[in-house]
Amino acid sequence: MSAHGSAVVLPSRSPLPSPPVRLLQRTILQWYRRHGRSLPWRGIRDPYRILLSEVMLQQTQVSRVLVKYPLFLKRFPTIAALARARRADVVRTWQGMGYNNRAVRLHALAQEVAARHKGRIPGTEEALTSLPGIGTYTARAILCSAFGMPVSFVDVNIRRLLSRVFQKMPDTGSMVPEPRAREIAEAALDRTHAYDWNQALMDIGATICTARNPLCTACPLARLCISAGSMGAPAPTKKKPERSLYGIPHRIYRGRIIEQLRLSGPRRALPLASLGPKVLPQFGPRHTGWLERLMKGLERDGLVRITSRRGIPVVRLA
DNA sequence: CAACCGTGGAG
DNA sequence: TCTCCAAGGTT
Repeated sequence: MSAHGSAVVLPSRSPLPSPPVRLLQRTILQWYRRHGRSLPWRGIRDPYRILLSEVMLQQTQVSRVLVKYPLFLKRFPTIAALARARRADVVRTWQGMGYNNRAVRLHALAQEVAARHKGRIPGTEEALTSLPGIGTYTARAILCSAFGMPVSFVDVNIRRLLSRVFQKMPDTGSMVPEPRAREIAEAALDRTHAYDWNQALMDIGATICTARNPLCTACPLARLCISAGSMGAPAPTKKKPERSLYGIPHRIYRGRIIEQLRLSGPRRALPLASLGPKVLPQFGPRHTGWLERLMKGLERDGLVRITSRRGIPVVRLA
């Protein structure tokens, strides 16, 4: 490739005014050695523990995972133990993590690994992404962390950081398109220190190159970054209204239902009708259809089971 | 592919 | 109080 100090050659039509890659790599790895975070899933190779951390970290802050990760592992120490467990127990243990479908998929994943992979988490991107709850990002992160492969991957932290470093961003919120981010990540990857490199990018993205108020003054990349200090105000960010009832998104009600079922004892079924008021304060007869539909959705997702006791519908965690 | 899927801390 | 956002994945 190029000698020290030359510009990066990124696979794109027009070469970007990019910082020299080697210098960037050295700077980042140096910073990582001093300031990299020490996390329970760092410096280990156990594929189950790596996979669990990655799934937990999907759209979820590190601070929250730090609390649940050890508890979950204590309850389900191995992927075999997880596969054997009742789904309801997995969902209960997932309490506080959000996106409860992840718990369902994680449980299904464990059973699939037991059934189709002899209990071993597979080590190829294709096999991994074919597992429930594992997408491109998670698969590649696992390949890098658990199997020591020199692969690049892009999460929101890495995408934001690379966007700012390699592209002049009009505002703090904007980022390069996902496909472009993958190109840049692949071109910038330090293949001889892939693990540290990727972890470092995420650490800087999460603690310095943050979404709202990037701490450019404390950033080791300030001198190399195209956007350093010169990012406009936060974008206008107009979000589309979410499907909701009384201003509250449906998924929040779903969460409330699951929470109620968690609180009820193990194997305990609750009358469907009793859930209404617990989930919607002003619950009335005209909301029964709404509640019914909500419950059907949860049942489709494998989170709850709806049965009938003495003619009245009852619900429990699946 | 746009919409859906939780939860709670931070600003 | 209210909005934003977080190691994404699935349909």
